[in-house]
Amino acid sequence: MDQAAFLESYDPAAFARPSVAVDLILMSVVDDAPVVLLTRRDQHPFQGAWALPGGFVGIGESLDDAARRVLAEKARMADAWIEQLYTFGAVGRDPRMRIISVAYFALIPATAFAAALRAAPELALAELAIPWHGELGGPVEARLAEGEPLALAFDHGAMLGVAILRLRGKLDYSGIAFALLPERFTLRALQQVYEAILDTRLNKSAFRRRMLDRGWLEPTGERETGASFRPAELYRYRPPGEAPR
Amino acid sequence: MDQAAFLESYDPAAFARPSVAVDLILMSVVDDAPVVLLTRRDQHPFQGAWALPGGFVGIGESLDDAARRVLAEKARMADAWIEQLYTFGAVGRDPRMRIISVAYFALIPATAFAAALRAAPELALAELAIPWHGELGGPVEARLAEGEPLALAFDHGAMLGVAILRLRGKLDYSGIAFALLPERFTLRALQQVYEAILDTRLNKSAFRRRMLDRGWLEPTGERETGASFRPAELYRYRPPGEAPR
DNA sequence: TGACATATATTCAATCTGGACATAAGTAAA
DNA sequence: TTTACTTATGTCCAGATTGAATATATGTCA
Repeated sequence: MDQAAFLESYDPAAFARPSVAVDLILMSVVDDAPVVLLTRRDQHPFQGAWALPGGFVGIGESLDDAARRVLAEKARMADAWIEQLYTFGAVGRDPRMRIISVAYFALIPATAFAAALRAAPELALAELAIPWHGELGGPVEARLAEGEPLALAFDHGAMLGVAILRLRGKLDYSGIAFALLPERFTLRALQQVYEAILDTRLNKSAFRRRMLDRGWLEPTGERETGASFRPAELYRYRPPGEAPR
Repeated sequence: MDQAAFLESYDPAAFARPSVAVDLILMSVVDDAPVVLLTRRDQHPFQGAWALPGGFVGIGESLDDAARRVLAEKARMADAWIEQLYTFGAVGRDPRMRIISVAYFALIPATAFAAALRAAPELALAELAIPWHGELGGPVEARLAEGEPLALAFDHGAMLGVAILRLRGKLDYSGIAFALLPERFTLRALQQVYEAILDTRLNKSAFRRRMLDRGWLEPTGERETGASFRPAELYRYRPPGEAPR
């Protein structure tokens, strides 16, 4: 029997199957720092530790649908920029049983993030501390308001690391930064998102030049209010393909 | 019962679970074109169509281990640059049952690729035709030696698209190109790999300058043989962190 | 020995980037 | 009302990077 025939006759129902879950990295940038929403576990394993919100994937539900369902159930949010990150499948990652988890991130503007935090009291905001630079990679720590690092359940620290890596990698050539900003924003706010995610300071005039030359930004003609200094122009994101007005 | 408590009491064993598989994109660059290895299906569904080699993930086997096992079983190869790509989980992607598939790619130098092709007669070499430019994305076609596009089984055309996208995205800032070259290679060979993957012509002097300035290449002092023109220096890849001799 | 093809080095102009500077336009304090 | 302060916005320039042309080097082959 050759391999193709073997594969055909192989009945996966006869073998034990892993469970499949999705875990959601609900991420935003608040006060110049990347933040995520976590829940505290009140049962073993990892009792008392902090975990990403997640859920099992239904047998008739796609992975993307499962991620959106968790977003709606856990963060009470109808929509967000959602993107599949990576699938974690080490054998012992959950001590109870074999669970393969597909990590997604959901990028949320700071205003919507605060609303989710009010609507879902079991969620806590944690600031991320990234102990490496650039695209080196590795696990990431989370802390509540400048306190000690939180204990993270399962491999969720590694999931956060992959999320930061992906974010840094895609930041400059995709529209990902705009998913973290309100519909209208200043160039300063955009630069602050870049600096929070990359954890570096950027040259101001080179940044504006590059952003404006790129052609993704449409000036609205309006200006910010409330600042005690010269108010800046508000811009809107126009994705690459869309025609100018 | 709050959500955390619900999650704890939820018994996934009581619910139907999907099967989990890995599919392998065995990729190389041969004669200035990206190529993959495919198998012809002799059973329904997609009888007669071409599929990526794959296999189910064992209950006690990590995803990476499953990918390496498929590499050994299907391509008879002990090692290769292996990287997880994306997880495909649409409900109807396999008409027989719910199968979630984790796609991996394995990058293989052209010489080892030819050896795998000889050792595994059920595999066929297919050239990729990418009907989009840059990082636009979308499905990709495969063809045998300049013929008509092959019918691809399941969502394997989309998997190939994701592989090309990832390859293009990581090409210039990671050492991924060197996984497609033998241990010693000329700058011309390196540029040909770049041009095949990106599907563009690159400026020759700018390319050499950039590659040499990067500091990843170590001249071996040897030169290529067999060319009917001035032989070029052979270089070796020295990954970023490693000290110079 | 000379034609040929590519390697390698050098040079120059165009473009991009980092950074300094000047002026503009708000609020808040004097 | 005036002045101090802070950030926005536009201009300019020097240094770095990139694209492209050119000259010379070095192998094979007719």
